[in-house]
Amino acid sequence: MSDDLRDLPLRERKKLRTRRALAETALRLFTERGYDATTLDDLCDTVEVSKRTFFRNYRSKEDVALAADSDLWSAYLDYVATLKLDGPLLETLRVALDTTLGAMDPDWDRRFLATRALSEGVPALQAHSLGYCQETTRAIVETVTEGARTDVDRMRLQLTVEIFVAAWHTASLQWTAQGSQGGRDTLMKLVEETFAMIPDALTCSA
Amino acid sequence: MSDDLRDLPLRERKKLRTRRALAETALRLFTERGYDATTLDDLCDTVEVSKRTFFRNYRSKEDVALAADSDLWSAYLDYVATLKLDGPLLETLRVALDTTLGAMDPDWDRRFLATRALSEGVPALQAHSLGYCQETTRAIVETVTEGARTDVDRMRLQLTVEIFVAAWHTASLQWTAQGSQGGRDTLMKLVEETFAMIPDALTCSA
DNA sequence: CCACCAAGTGGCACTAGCTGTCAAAGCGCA
DNA sequence: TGCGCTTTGACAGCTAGTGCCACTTGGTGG
Repeated sequence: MSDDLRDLPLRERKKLRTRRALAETALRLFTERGYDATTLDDLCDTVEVSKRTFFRNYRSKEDVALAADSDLWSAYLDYVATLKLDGPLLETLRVALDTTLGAMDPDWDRRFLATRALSEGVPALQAHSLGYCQETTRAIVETVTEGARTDVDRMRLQLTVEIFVAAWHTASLQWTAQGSQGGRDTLMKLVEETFAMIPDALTCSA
Repeated sequence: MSDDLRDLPLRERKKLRTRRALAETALRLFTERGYDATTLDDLCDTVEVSKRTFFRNYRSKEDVALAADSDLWSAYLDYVATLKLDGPLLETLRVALDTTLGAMDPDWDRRFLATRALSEGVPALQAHSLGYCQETTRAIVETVTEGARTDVDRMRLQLTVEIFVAAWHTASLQWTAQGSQGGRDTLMKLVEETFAMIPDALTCSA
């Protein structure tokens, strides 16, 4: 995750620097001027690269705005792929999320926070962000259901992963609603609390 | 929902006919030729309206493809708004979904089925569809949480609604994976089964 | 040190989704 | 029939995103 190191070929270093400059500047411009009001031409002018180069680094305008999201989920997926996955699944997934959150780059907090605030107000970003989750969900289900024999098994596993995502959504939404105070530690605490709240949520009344 | 009637002013009738022709033709063209391969110009040529008129009826290309989704959720939201919501929330939401599904237009099955199949293969549609769900979620939470006093209450309600959505996703995905055989009845049965499966999903192992 | 190869970049032209504007056409009503 | 309001079409314009090709630059072997 934090491969900041300079023991890469010069070319790769340069490319990585461009990638980061794009994500960083995009987040700044989008926050300052608004997402829709900022064109990719603006961004490319600021970073001093061609639009063509932008699209070699990110698939879309939404993509660069949600780079922090993408970082989290790809790290999570990598980590989950290394696990045994033999105990209670929901608990395993929760612990894995905790571990991944704890292992993210120190700078990741700030980027993720800004990203959440942004996508809160831009429907296109929200939808795209949900798309990431969905993709991750699908990937997790795929790695997990290899041993599942029946459709019922597959459905239950799918449902478990979906509930995991539901808890994550709730926690991160609450975090954003609180102004993201306390940073990552608060987020991790909220995640834990939310998972603990699940049994209650099944039976609670309005 | 099924306001097919001809006791509307002539103008409204014409407009409604255009709306339906657009949605219907879009679904057909997208299915036959592929979503990306079909341009809005193609669609507008076929329906014989200007592109400007298209955008007066639908907000985007994704919008017209997901008209059936939109129909379901707006009907659901309308119905939920009429309820008391004093019993166990998750169960209430489930029953409301059952009622709404049962009350949809007879033709809705076919359109929804085609829509699901489409969005299965087009990431942009999937993301947009998730966006609808999210919007609906937000609306439900808003109507429900008016009486909630504490943040914990709000979080629990949010979580309940998110779990509702999780179950719906699982059920409809399974329905699509089965080729949507049996139509709406099968879908409704799957929804019921999925909700019954929730307690199991919390503790199951991989 | 130079020459060569491949990776990466920039510039250009082009498609397609989407919006603002305004004049023309069509419906509703007296 | 004629007036007013709503809806439509045509056009111009903006921005996201892609294909193409020439050019630069880092890596590598002679």
